[in-house]
Amino acid sequence: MSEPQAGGGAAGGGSAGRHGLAELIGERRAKAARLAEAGVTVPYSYPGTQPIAEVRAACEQLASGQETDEMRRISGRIAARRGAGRAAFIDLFDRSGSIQLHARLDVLGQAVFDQLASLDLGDVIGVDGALMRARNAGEPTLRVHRFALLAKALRPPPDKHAGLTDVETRHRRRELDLIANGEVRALFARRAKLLRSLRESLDEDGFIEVETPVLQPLYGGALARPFVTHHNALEQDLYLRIAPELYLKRLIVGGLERVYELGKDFRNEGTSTKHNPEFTMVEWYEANADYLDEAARLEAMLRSAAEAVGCDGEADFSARWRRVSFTEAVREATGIDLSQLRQRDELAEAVLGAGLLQESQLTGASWPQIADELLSKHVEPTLIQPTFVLDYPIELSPFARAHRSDARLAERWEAFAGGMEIANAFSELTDPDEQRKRFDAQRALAIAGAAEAQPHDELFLQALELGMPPTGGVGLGVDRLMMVLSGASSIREVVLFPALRTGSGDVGCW
RNA sequence: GGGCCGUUAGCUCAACUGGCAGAGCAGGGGCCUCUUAAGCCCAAGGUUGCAGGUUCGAUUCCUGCACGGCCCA
Repeated sequence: MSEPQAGGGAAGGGSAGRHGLAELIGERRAKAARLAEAGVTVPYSYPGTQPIAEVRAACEQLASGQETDEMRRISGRIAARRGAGRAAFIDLFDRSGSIQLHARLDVLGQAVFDQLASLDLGDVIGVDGALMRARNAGEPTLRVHRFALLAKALRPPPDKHAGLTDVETRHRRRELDLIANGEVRALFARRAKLLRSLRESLDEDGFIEVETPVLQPLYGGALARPFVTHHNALEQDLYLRIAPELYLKRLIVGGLERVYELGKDFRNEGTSTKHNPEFTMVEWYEANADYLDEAARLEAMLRSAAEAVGCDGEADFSARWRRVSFTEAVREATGIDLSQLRQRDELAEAVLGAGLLQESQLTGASWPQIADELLSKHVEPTLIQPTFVLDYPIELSPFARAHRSDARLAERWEAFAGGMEIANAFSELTDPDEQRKRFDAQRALAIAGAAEAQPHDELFLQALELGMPPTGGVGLGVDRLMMVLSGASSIREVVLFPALRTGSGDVGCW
């Protein structure tokens, strides 16, 4: 039994039956060897390159057919090649764009021309060349005078025209996706701009960026199941955080006044087009502010963010957001008046009678859970334009302060756009005695079998007992926001390496 | 967890009701000094996701499995 499976796996299996690919790789290795024999070696650095888009713009200043001796240096990957006897055209792209190269025998000499002509699609090269525009269509072009091999591609790139479309391969092998699909490169550049815009908004308003533990002895701050891991030296289990909330509030107690953290949270749940088990959140907490102050702040932040990165989706972040109460939102969408149906059973009966939820969705569900289910099933998908839904049932909000005018409600809003929840905020609960009661209530839920209940956090309670000023806090889902801004229909399109089940080892044949 | 759909050459896709598995691109050999999804000629490239079953014969029909997509829970 200890003997490894003979022959079955890695050694023979991967290449057997793939003679097509093996031949392609063989050809490329042979060409690499020929270049090496000719003295073409990969340099350790290649200084002085310019973004291709800039060089292209410089070419566009020229007249069609005009040639110059103005030299520029670029580097990039070969996307296409068109031979024409003793001349050739090569399309080269970098992150900024693409440009056509013109290789000519009379400029390069036979040896270098042959080397250039032997390059494959996918090879990375650097070029010193002169600005020009082609004669017939005026295509911006760099006339090659020298080139350097920066990387030989031993494997063929995806199809130059059709690209790479298989969703699974695109996500498992994101580097191929980035090589083949320029719009994917652009999307992740936009995502970087979004992160920068969010940080800038908070920095400008006096927030400081902090980092709190990802590995936590106790998880909290959200209703979710955690990932568990183990610290060997401490001989202790640790959790990957589901939210940084409780640590950030301790920093408010400590007097940092305005703090934010931008990073990953981890929730041990199923995946979907809207859920990745690790996701990027920005959370901020602000002393002496309430949830309405935070609504105004989010609205302004996302107006700036949408300006900075553009918005392809349907949502319009330049207009003032709609604000609607939880009760009113549910009444509009379903006709159910939560303020009249205060008993769990009468609500369940009304919901069932109207065919809004199925019986299986109601069994074991409390009044607030039914109300929440109505919101997520019947309201959330309709909220395409940015909307604040305010004043949630307090039972759903163990860290939110009770509403100043209705004790059954919490001062909490959730922000929706593109038919999804993108943010969640409270007037934070700062009263340690009340917080202790909320933990006790959560403990009762946990005993009753709720896997997502909040564990009791004594250190957090002791922090509150030191005195915490009124505080507004917000958590904003960056991946979801990026989906809305880019019009993406799946979170996997806006996460570079989304979580996928491990494949058999040769998925995608690459 | 359930339902539906998908998986064919390196990439993108065909293959009618079960009857020799094809094309474009890429790669190989030629021709071409303004092409741009370059063009023309020639040759090559396959364990049809995996494992079974039905059949004279399976890419096609059936069962199971793997992975993915969409919808539902």
